[in-house]
Amino acid sequence: MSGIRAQQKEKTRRQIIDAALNQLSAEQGFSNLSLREVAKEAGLAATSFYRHFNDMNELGLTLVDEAGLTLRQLMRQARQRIEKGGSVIKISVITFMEFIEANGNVFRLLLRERSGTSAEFRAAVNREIRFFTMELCDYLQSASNLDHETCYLQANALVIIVFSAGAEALDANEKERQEITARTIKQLRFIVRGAMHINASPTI
Amino acid sequence: MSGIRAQQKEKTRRQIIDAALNQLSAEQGFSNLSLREVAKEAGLAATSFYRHFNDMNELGLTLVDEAGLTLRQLMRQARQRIEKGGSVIKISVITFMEFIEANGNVFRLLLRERSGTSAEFRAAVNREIRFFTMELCDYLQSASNLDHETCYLQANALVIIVFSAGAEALDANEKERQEITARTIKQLRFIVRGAMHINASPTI
DNA sequence: AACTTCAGTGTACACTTGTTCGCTATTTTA
DNA sequence: TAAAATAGCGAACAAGTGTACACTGAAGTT
Repeated sequence: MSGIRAQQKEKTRRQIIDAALNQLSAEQGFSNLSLREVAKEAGLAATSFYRHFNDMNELGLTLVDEAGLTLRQLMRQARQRIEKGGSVIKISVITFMEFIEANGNVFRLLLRERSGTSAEFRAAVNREIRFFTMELCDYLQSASNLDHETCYLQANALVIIVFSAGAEALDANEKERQEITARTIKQLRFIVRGAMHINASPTI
Repeated sequence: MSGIRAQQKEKTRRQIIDAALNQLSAEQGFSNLSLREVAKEAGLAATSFYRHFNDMNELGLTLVDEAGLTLRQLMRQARQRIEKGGSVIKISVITFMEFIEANGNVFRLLLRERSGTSAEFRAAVNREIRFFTMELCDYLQSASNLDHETCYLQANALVIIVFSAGAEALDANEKERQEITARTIKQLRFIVRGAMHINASPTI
């Protein structure tokens, strides 16, 4: 039942996905991707594409899913490092920056499609980011004695700042990247400290 | 010397710009804009476009400039309101949200091209956002006794959070928009409070 | 062994894209 | 008033797009 046929199909499906990811770059976003070009790089005739995806749209959503998966791997890796001790914020940011460096195109995809022209894509990306935020929220709630809402707002703000730093890091060289990292760590500390002191003098 | 000819040329140039802005939407970004379509909406033959812009690229950069201009108007408006008294953060966020509602397409342009496929566009958008941040930084520095770096990091973080909220608001209805506004105000307060307390216990 | 399923192929079609090239009509300049 | 400059036009072109269709050969089924 393994099916030599199903096996082969899965394989070329991956080839399509990989070809697409490979053609994403700083200069080329998903919307500029051409079915023909992707098929060609996957070693397929253009028309064979349809045996695997109904649509470029469908491929795109698959890519977003892949990206979300990679994002969750990132979180796991960060958690492992954190357990070994050290500044949580620092470790998290550094891990994230490593992710950007290794998976630039994947991150670019998320970043772009979050504000892209397809409502479906936007929703898909936001879903992935929400997962990311929720996990962080849970962590914050277990590590502090703040209420849920405060933790969520905090987690949300932290994620936004880190993603934005990641976006900037995409265009940066090694030295600039280190500056961004240092800057971001400080900014995250603002948020963490601010969330702790939130009960004092509410009228700013 | 006024030149009936130069006058007319300026007029149709504006028509092109307006047509382009008008064709931007949630579903259509600048990169999907077609020279022919823009020219048609401006009431021109496709080829006449070249009398005003060398390129779609050139038009795009002009649009980004326009957007930056609108952004600066927004700041002025917010400052005026703040002078009349009230919570600075609250007024700023509300003003920004009104801007989003009135200039959705302009904001979308900035948002998208910030992570778009053209390095030139990305740079142009980041320049506009940097202006925005610097102005806020100056304000913070004059209104507090924090050092320059802290003020800049704070301003930068505030802008990122507000822009991100704006992005979310683009897809939201009235009720959701109010929730986003309330949430954002709280998050900005985290940052402001955190920047004030930054000297205490640096190892988080 | 005969029959069915289906991943992959190549051709073809209808469209849209940006851009070039002469041309006209009108304003500007000399 | 004659000459030069130029905004706008329509036709045409080459290139690229997604997709429909009929076909082939190998894998799966009975």
